Order: sequence, then structure tokens, then C-alpha cells
Amino acid sequence: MFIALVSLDKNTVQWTLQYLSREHNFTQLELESQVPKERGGQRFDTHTQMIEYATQHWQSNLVTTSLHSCTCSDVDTFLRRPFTLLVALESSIENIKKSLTQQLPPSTPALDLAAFLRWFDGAYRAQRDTLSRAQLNIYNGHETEDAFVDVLREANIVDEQRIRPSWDTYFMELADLASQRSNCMKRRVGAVLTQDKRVVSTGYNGTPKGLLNCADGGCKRCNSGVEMGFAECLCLHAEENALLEAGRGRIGECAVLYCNTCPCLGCAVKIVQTGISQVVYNHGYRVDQKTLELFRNAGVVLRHTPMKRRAPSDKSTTDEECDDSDEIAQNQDQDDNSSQATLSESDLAPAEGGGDHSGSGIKSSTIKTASIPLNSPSLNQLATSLGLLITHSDIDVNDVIVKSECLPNKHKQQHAHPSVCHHWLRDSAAAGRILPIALYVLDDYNPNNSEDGSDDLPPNPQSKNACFRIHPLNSPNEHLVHALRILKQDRVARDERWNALAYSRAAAMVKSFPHRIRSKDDIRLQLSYDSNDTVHTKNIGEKKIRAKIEEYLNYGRISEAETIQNSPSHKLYNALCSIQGIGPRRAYELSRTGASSLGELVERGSITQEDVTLAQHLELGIPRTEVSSIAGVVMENARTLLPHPTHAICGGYRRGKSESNDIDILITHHGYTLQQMNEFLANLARRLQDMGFLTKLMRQLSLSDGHSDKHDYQSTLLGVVASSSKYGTTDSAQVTFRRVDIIVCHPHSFHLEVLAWTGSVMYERDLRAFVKRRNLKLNASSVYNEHTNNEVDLSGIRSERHLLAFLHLPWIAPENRNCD
DNA sequence: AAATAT
DNA sequence: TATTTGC
DNA sequence: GTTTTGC
DNA sequence: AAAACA
Repeated sequence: MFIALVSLDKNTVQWTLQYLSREHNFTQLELESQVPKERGGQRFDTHTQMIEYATQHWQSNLVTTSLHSCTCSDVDTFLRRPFTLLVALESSIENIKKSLTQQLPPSTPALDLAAFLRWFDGAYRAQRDTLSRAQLNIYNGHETEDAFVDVLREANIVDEQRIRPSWDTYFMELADLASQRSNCMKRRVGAVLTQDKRVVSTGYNGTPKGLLNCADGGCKRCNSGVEMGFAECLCLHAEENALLEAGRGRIGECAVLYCNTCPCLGCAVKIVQTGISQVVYNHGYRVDQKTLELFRNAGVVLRHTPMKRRAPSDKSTTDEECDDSDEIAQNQDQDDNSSQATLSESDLAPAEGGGDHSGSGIKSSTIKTASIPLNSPSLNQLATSLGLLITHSDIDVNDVIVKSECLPNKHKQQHAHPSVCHHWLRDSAAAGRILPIALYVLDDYNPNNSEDGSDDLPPNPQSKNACFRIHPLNSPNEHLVHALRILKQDRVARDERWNALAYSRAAAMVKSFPHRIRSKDDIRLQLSYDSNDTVHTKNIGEKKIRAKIEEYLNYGRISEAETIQNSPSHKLYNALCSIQGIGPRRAYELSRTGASSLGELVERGSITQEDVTLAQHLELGIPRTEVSSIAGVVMENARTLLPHPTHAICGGYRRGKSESNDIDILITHHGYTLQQMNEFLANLARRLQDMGFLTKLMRQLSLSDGHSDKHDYQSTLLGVVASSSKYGTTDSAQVTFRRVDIIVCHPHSFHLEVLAWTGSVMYERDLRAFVKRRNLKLNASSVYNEHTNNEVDLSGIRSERHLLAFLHLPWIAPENRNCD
């Protein structure tokens, strides 16, 4: 690339030149007449010669300062070339004056203000034209070179995007341009519909053809100051216009709709219906979450692309909020490349909530995320290679942890709290990359009133760990997930534990995909918003599971899974596994004894009919209403033994399943010891058994015989209850046996227990794997430091959400923890 | 981790 | 000592 | 090529 | 079976 620097401040120019040559290996090209000979670099007699030279060597990094004094046509010649960038270095008046003073020979008398102003006026007038055409403005308000170099790094001058925009940026700018034609009084919105990287149609919002334009009073709703509903609005949305303009016939398989504002729900349903496969937006809108959910269910990919290039008019605003009125959720709108050195919260938080003080959700906490290049070898290595170490005054390093898949093991102990350079974070956040690594900084977290589901952290869709991803109940890739699970079961049966784990992980990864996977590229899309990035999905290896998935994409099935599923021994195996007391090992052996059915095994005496019948009962799903009514019976009895207990129904019920496999009830009580809770559980068990509700205890509850003061009680009760829609009648035909787990715990560990008993397995597993990186061991009832063996005091934890924040984990709503 | 089966 | 069980 | 993969 | 590590 060929950069021309224009500025009134010679010092700033000099610092920039040194920075470019030092950190980006730039060569300086200058006119013979203008620059003192002792400086390095190439010399030319005319601009034309210089540009010719640059054209031949356009792939190297070249810079010149000799454009400031040239004519308009010279600047035009320069800008016409596709590898050039005009950078205006603005500077404080103070700096400019200092530069000028330093240039004057020592003998000259001190520069008075009037003389300086005269000089400034002339110099500014001469450069105004050129300055105004700059594609990038960088402002130097600093006195020292070091401080300004920080600004330069943040500005990321060498960003190729500025010279040649990516497809996303290209179409998004077209959408922005379309929005300029908007005639709606409420908001400018533009959309561009593309197919195979070609524009199919464009649209902007406003009243329909033939009606008075909204801006001329055509729409009462938009023009009146009073709040009126959408129903009275006559304006067509930009997305609708783009779709109408294209017509259904021209919307094919891979159509992508670029919207400068995230579509509203009304548009979203139309987008789904027209078969558009991807929607890319720039600005957030108030219904982002709902739109996302809708698209997720419909298999439409929704991506966010913060604009890397800005329209010239926006360029100079730095720290000002792009206040787009109250309606826009302040999303990642701040992507201004030429801003101050201060790291504002919005810079670090590409998703909603984060650091803004919008009043909803968490007030006193800031959770910041930032990204690191996908291919970064390791955090410290990269930081070191850039010579950037690494703290930022706004961030207390001890509060920063980097959830790094990339940190090698040996670094774990040395750098339990690695910190990162803020330039790097800023650049990545500004580039809107999707993140292999997220950084969360937690100030005082106040979880009060945060149980309302207003999520603060963006999940990380491509994290290796399930506890950072979203796993909704229903995946658009349910068939693929199912096939992978069959393979997993098979590996479990063969006692290939780790292979089974690998399939579980792959299935969870697929399950977390927000869109239907149709091709190999769809798997990549999940990884990176920049389609040039060919990074593969975590947990899906190159060799085996990827091949299986590709087979599925090509033929709609995985032959091995099909074979397994159809084999009679597998069916028997599955049936055996569902019997209480028979696990994978024994089930595998029994299924290979030549028996063809459970009945046959009963006849042989290998299993009892009783067990089989019970298994059949327990296999039936339990509707939510029945789960809560059974929990109601349990709690009703609990209250007679324990005044005002605290309880939670966990398991699949809490994860939102419409039918649960069992009922998990967690009970605690403030001020009670664990021992007291355990005694209570024993009493509760007895009571429930006596009344005939609890018909079978699957784990024996040992009761204290008085003389032993050891822990003779257990905290968990696994049992079977007889449930019927009209409980209490003697009509046994209506009774279905249900599995119920009752767990009691110490009040301090209640939220940890809730977390543990809510699952899913994969979520728990990765949760523990993650906290282990910080030498924390986590189980259902306690957290302790592996090295010091000190238990972490959880008595101050006020909610599950608070606990997750405390563990530096993002809040994933229980409904999105369905990883298995 | 803890109970249960071998 | 091996297996099963829970999330 | 070896080790780790949840408690 | 996959990823991290040696």
C-alpha cells in the first residue's frame, strides 16, 4: 500500500513515519526538492515519477509526505490508484505550535501569537483541500511520542479493509447508502439483497409509491411526537422493499440480505418465508434477541458486521456516543478507527449490555469482551512478539482472565491471570471478529434484579467449551446430532470411553450451531464472520468426525449410525441400559449372549420382570405440569418437617424440556448445617414412604443408629414415586411410576448445587474443565483451590448467575444448556 | 463420589 | 476390584 | 509420539 | 476421537 501523510504538525508526521518504518517496514518516497537530503528512502523529481514507482511496487509498504503542497489534480492522481490511502494527521494547536517553534532557527525571536496565527492560517488554507479528502483521520492530542504511537497502533493504519473493503463491508456500505434515500421520519434504514456476491435489489424505508412521502407528512405515526403503535405506521421497511423489489423468483438458495439495522420481527418472518439464508446487519435494534431466536429456529444465519469503514461525515467523532436515539440498543456501534487512546467499555464489548449503564440488568458490573486473532499461537507469545506488555490502566490485571483455548499448559501456572494489550483487544473488537477467546472483567457484580433473563454476556459460539455456547432445546441440526449420539452410544457400549466423549463433544458443538448445516462451508461460517477464514470447528477433528459429518451432508445419513441403529443387538442394548442397575458394561455383555429380547433374558433369569416393567414406566416422559405437581407433593411434606425451606426444581425441567426423564428437587434451609439437612432428608424419605408416595428407594438411605457421630446420612435420595393425575385414589391402573431425585445441601452451596443439578452433562464437564485452568476444583457442593486446598467461601453468592460471574463464566440461561 | 455387584 | 449411578 | 480428556 | 503437549 502507498500512504500519503498530510498534516500541519511536523513532529506528528515524523513520529508517524518512524512508527510506520519501524513496525510495518514502510519505505519513504519523497520529492527531491522538498525533503532534506540526509533522510533515507527513495527520491523523485516529480509526483508522476513517484506514483509510477509506487505502481510498480504497490505490494510493498510505501509512504510519502510530499502530497500536502501539491495541486488538486496531483491528489486526484494519487487517489485514483487502488492501493493508496490518504491519512490526515490532525494535532492539537499546542503540538502544532511546538513543531513550528522547533523548526525555526535558534536565532529567531520567540514566536508571538499573532505571527503563529498568521502562519497557521496560511498553512491550513493551503492544505484544506487535501485534508478534507483524507480517508483516515488520526488526531494527536499527546505530548510524547510514546503516547501517540499508542494512538497509531489503535488506528491500525495498515488495515487492508480501508483500501479494499471486504464483501461484507462493501454490501453494508451499499445498504448504508440506500438508507440515505430514506424518507421515513423515524429512522434511516437501508437494505441490499445479494445473491452470489451480486446485488439483486436494494431498499430503503418510507411510505409506499403513490402516497405522500413520510417526510412530507405521509405517515401520521412517524410525524407525530406522540408514541403510536407500529400498526398505524404506513412506512414500508427497507427489508420489505428490497424483498418486494427482488420478487420471489430472484431469491435463490444462497441469498444474503444486508441490513444496516437489525430487522424487526415483522420483517424477519418475511425474510424467513422468502428463503433467504443469511442476514447481515450493522446496527442493533430493540428486538435483536427475538429476531435472532426466530432466525435460529428457521435456520437463517444472522450475523453482525460492525462497519470497518465509515462514511466521511462520521469520521471525526471520537468519544462521542453515536447516540442513535433511545430506540437503538447501543450495540457495537463504536468502530471508529481513529479515536483516542482511552479504552472505553463499548470498545471492548461487542455485544449488548456490557458496559453501558442503561439501567436494566446489572448496574455496577462491567463485563467486557474482546477478541484475539483466530490463528494466534498463544496469548503471551503474540503479545511478546509485538513488544506489547501489557496492562491497561483501566483494567486491574488481577481481575482479568482470559478464557483462552490457546494458552498452552505450561503457561497456565505461570500466568493464571494473563493480561492482554489493549491495542490488540481494541483492534480485534473493532474488527468484530468472533472470538476464540473472550475476556471478562468483573467489577462489583450486583446480581439483584438480574434474574429477568436480560443476558449480559455474548456467548462465544465457537468456544471449545460447552459452557460458553448456546445449546437450545431444538437444534436446526437435530438429525445430525441424533446420528452423532448413536455413534457415541456405540462407543460407550464398546467401552471406548474417550471416543464416546469425542462424539458427545462433536454433537454438542453441532447442537450449538444456530443455523442448519447444509454444506461444509456452513461449518466454517460458524467459526468466523470473515469468510476468508478457513478455520475448522473445534471438537470436530479433521479425520474421523468431520468425515462422518460430510457423509451426512452428502447422503443425508451416516451409514455406520444407520447400521448400529438397525442392528438387533443395539436395540436390546438400549433397552437393557434403561433398566435400573444395568449400565453400559453389563448391557453390552447381555446383548451379545444371543438373546433377542428382554423377555428372553427374563426367562433365562438374567434380569427380572419387575425391573423391566419399572424401566418401561420410567422411560415415559413426564410433562411439566406433572413435574411441578410431584415437586409440590414433596415440598408440602418437606414443610411439615422443616419450616420455610428453599427449593429449586433442577434437571431437564429447569432446562425447559417439555417432558422430563425425572424430577430433581434441591432443598436447603438458611441457618441449617449440612448434617441437619441430611437428617431432614432421612425423615422426609421415611414420611414419603409411609404415606405410600415414595414406593422405592434406589439408593439406600442409611439412618443413624445413634452411637455413630460420623456422616451416616446422605445428601441425595434417588427414588421412585407412584404418580397419578388424581393422587390418593386407589385406582392403581392410573398410576405411573416416576423417578424422583431429592437433594439437600448446605445453604451456602445452594446455587452451586443448582448449577450442578441443572446440567447438562456436557455443560458440567466443560464448566469444571474451565475453572480447573485457574486451579479451582469444582464439584456439586464446593469450590476449592487445588494447590492450597483452601475451600472458596461461597456464602456471599446470591444467585446462580452471580456464581457464574464469580467463576468468570458467561451466563447461559438454563434453556440454553441442552448440550447432550 | 459413593453405593453396589462380583 | 469392577461396575453403576448422578448431573 | 505421548498425554489428557469431570467429579 | 480430538486436542494439547513434548
